[in-house]
Amino acid sequence: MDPDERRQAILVAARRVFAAQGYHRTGIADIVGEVGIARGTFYRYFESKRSVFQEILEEMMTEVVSVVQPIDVLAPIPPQVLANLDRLVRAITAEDVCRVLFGEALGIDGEADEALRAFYGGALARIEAALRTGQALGVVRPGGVGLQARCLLGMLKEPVVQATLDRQELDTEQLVAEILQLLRHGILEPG
Amino acid sequence: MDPDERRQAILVAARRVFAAQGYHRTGIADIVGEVGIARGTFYRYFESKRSVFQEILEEMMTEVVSVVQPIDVLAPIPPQVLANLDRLVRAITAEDVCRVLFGEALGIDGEADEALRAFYGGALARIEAALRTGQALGVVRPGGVGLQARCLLGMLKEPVVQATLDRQELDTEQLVAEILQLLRHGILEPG
Amino acid sequence: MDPDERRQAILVAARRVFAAQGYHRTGIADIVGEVGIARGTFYRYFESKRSVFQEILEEMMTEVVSVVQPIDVLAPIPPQVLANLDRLVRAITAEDVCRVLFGEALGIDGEADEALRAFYGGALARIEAALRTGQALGVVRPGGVGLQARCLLGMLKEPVVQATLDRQELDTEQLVAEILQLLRHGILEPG
Amino acid sequence: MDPDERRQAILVAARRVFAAQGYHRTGIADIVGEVGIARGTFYRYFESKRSVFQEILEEMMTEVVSVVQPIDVLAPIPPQVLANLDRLVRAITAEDVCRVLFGEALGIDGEADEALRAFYGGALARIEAALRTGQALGVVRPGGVGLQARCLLGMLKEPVVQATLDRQELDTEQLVAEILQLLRHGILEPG
DNA sequence: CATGAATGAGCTTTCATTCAT
DNA sequence: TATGAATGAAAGCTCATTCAT
Repeated sequence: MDPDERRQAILVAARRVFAAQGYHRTGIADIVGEVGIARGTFYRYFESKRSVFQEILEEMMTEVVSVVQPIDVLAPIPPQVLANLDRLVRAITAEDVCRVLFGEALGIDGEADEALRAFYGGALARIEAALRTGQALGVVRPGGVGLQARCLLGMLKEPVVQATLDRQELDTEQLVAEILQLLRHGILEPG
Repeated sequence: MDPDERRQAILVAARRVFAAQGYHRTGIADIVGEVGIARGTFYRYFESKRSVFQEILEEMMTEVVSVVQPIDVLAPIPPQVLANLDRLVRAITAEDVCRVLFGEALGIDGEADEALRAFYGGALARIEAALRTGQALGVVRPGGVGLQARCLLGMLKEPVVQATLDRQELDTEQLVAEILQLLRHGILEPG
Repeated sequence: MDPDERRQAILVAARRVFAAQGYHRTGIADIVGEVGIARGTFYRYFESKRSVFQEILEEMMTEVVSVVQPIDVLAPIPPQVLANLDRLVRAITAEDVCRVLFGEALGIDGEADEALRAFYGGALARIEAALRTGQALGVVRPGGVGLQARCLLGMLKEPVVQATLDRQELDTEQLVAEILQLLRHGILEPG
Repeated sequence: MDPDERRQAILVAARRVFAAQGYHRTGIADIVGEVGIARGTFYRYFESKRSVFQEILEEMMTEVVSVVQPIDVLAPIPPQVLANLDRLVRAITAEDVCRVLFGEALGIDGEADEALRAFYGGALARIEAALRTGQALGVVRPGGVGLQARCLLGMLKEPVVQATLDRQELDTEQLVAEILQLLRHGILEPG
């Protein structure tokens, strides 16, 4: 079997078990059992349990980040934002992404925390930049973009996390609609 | 030393260590070292490592839940909501609460997961009820309260989580102000 | 409470629990719980768990040994032997004696083994002496008294041990009758 | 090293240590030290300390039971019985069998007790059956076979147990001869 | 390169004993 | 003297990692 394929197979299997059982409840035995290789073979492709996890983590981060397309300011903006939101929700709704990235990753160790920090840092920076651009264009209310971005991130993440926790299906379109509504008008009636 | 005090001391120490190192990287040795007692003493007060954690978890949940006061519909509502928001943010901003409740608790085992589910379930139910009341009173826009509640929860939680991750101070008042602003008007300018 | 009484109470309770649960499955907690005293009090009366057990062991040995009356060679011998046998069987049939002395004592440690060795040594020596006397009087067949004595001990002990193992009542008189029959005629028909 | 061999090696070593020190004073460390393997290796071959012991126990029971050959009623019976007795004594004279099976096994836990009960039950049932057959053939005196069997078992077991306790050699042939003598004529002179 | 048996540090938990009150 | 909370050595067991085949 081709080394790259095998490596990939391990990655896929590990991702599946990590998502299903969590990092700590997953043993190397579970992973190699899932791929159908021997324990030793695993260590020819990865340095440690920790390191496969790191790779999966980064893979997931990349997947999530990659769906966000830069806004073309010359084209109509709302549909672009909407499409980005939609892709983003779909990306993090993937069950394993949500469970691993949002549920398991934090607290493994300093390195994972750092990776997460970087991930969120990047994401927030992009949202903040977008908001600042929006403010410059007069389509976003003025205000501290830091908190705005974090709130926005929360609106996006939390419904997905909750759906995963409750093992319920999430209607992506409805969520995006709700978020947009919130962004446009808030929740409270004027007055 | 008074048994209740000692029990409390262990609880406090364990909470500190769990918050600092996470559940899995914390050994009984760390806890008893922190309190300054012998290993055996720990087991006079708690059945297991798992059970102290559960107790801390529930303690934290209670702390968080307890700060939310029921709304008196005969008194002016906005300041009451605002006060609740403010207390809530302060409660979850406590560093250990955030780290343990939002970071570590998920994935320990089925029981902890279940406790979390119940916690979030209760919180969401309360938010949903409040939203429904608001809708009946005409102060909240109509819409699916389920998603609204989850988004609201996210706006609240995420900035706190991010601040903890980045080890940055969070300006509670500013956050509450931002959330209110968001609830009232959204982020986007009309048109 | 009178110290001697208390000491006795502990001894009695310990004997009960040791018999019920065995040495290793019995904790100091069980003993003090049974007497209704505090853990520390136990250690004012006995040096260790081990030492109460030793004392109980020796108590039981003494009980068993004491029922055997020396044979008065001037009086008719058979009824004296029979009475001794009868008392002996009754003594070791006491449930706790059988369980502790024959079941638990062996293998605790060198000291207990030594005590048992001494006990059996004394018992066997007495049986051997009796057999030798019998041989001299022409009422016991000649032969190596060592093995004879051990076989005799076995005939006595084993039915009792088995009855205890099976939690069945043992008919003492019937056993004594059977042993006598065996001693007199064996089991096999002549020829 | 061949897995079966290694498993066997552990079994042998454990048997040695259990016989030498008893179940409770034996730690996994003693066993693995004796075999020259690491702690973890032990657990690749056995589930627990308890389970090796159980296996050894059953092994010993099988060893003992297996030496008894069914009597061929068409051939001369006495030599067959004698041969069985002889093999039986040799089997239980093995130092470790005697110490573990007769000394340590009782009182470990319910499962071991049950195994012992079954072992003795089976042995007694066979002896009783033999006695009944003997009675039918007129070579065994009539009487309750239950007690007869238990006494017989005791005659066999006790001399062996005592020899082990005293760390003395036992002359198997002499013991068998003595038992036969006892079975044939008893100990007492007629009259 | 693949294997999987072997490794051993490290974990949680128990319980006989001590000792301040 | 009685107490029972505190002690801590030691136990059984797990599992990520190594390495001879």
